[in-house]
Amino acid sequence: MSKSYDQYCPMAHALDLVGERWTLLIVRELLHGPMRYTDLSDRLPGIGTNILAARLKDLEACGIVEKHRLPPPAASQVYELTPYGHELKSVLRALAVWGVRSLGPPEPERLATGWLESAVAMFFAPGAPVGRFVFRIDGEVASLTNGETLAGPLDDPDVTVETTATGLYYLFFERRYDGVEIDGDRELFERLLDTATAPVVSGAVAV
Amino acid sequence: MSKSYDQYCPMAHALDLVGERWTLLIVRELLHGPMRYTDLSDRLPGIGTNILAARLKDLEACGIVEKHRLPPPAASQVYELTPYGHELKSVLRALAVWGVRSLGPPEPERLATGWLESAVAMFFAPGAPVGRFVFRIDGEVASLTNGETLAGPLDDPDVTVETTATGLYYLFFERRYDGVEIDGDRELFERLLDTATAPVVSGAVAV
DNA sequence: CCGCATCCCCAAAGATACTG
DNA sequence: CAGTATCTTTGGGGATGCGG
Repeated sequence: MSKSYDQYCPMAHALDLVGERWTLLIVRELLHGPMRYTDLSDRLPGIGTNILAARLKDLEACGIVEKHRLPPPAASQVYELTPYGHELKSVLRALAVWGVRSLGPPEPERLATGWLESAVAMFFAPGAPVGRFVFRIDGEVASLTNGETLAGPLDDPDVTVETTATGLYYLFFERRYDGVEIDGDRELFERLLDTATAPVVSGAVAV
Repeated sequence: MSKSYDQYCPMAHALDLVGERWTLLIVRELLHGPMRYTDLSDRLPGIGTNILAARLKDLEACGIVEKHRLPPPAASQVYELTPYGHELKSVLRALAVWGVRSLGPPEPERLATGWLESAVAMFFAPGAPVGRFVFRIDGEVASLTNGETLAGPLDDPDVTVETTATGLYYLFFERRYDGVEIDGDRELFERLLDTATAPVVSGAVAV
């Protein structure tokens, strides 16, 4: 654990817990679900094995992650977010919404597997209208229904969107439908896009 | 600038920009308004002068902060957030809301001056009901109206809350009014408390 | 193989002194 | 006041080793 900022401040305290290098990216991965040590190592290119071990130990010590060993058939152990750890999703979402605006168009070769599920969860899920959505982007598939994000497809979708990562980028930022194929209820999808690109409202809604 | 995570991912990119030690705390301070180098240094106990200079240079380079020299009478220069930098408020708010739950009751001697304004902006301002609120906590004063936070008092308040930092803590987390003095429209204040302690809704509102 | 612990090296942080 | 220069200390990156 690195040195504390030693301030009585919720932000400084939060950064004491998750502000070190790699920590929030580990949490980002674990938002996909429980994962083994080696899976994490594979999905975080560049992280040293010692760093990963140290971060997991810290995260466990402060109640963000739990280590479980799976029952006998599979003798491996997995890391899993606690409920408190899972709530870091709001932090990661805020970071994603802020960061995406200076990120520029995608370079497909730098996209990690599973990126689409994150993208849907971060940008489309919050405030999504009721409906069943399937995204097929550059070989990845993810779905959204009831504000829940799933890796993989979904039965009886209301809308299916198929395009490339680049197509999705320009759709999102400029509403350009070049190279984007929408199957099903296009108007419903437009409403989804409206909520996704609306300015973020943090906090509760005014009464 | 430290090493990039080198992933095409909005979160990783955001952390490339503001993920280094001290960076988000500098932004937190600048949310109070433009500030001189020495002010920042004073308000961030423990930061080295070289680190502060380096961070400010990085933040300037990536369009989060701008350096201005004030017009002749005052020959000093100030650092100021750009609009893009100001939007990091949503990230800091998410961190604050997450972090406060594991922070514990306040230790008054570790509170930095200006903390109350941040606290009001982060916890009370989002979604606040219409009204004029004044907070007087442990010698600090801050106000809230139209969702705008101000350092200092306000004319014609609807409600004035006076207590200690500890009193505010237990009021917030346990609705305990011990040692809390409410002047004015108490019911309005209760509504403010309701919105402040409601679970955070990130993203736009469901249609 | 999986899950780390150890070691080495370098880059970044911390502390302090000093300067335009 | 607003930093730069310098030195020491700490932490990260990468390779390797090793028990289960």
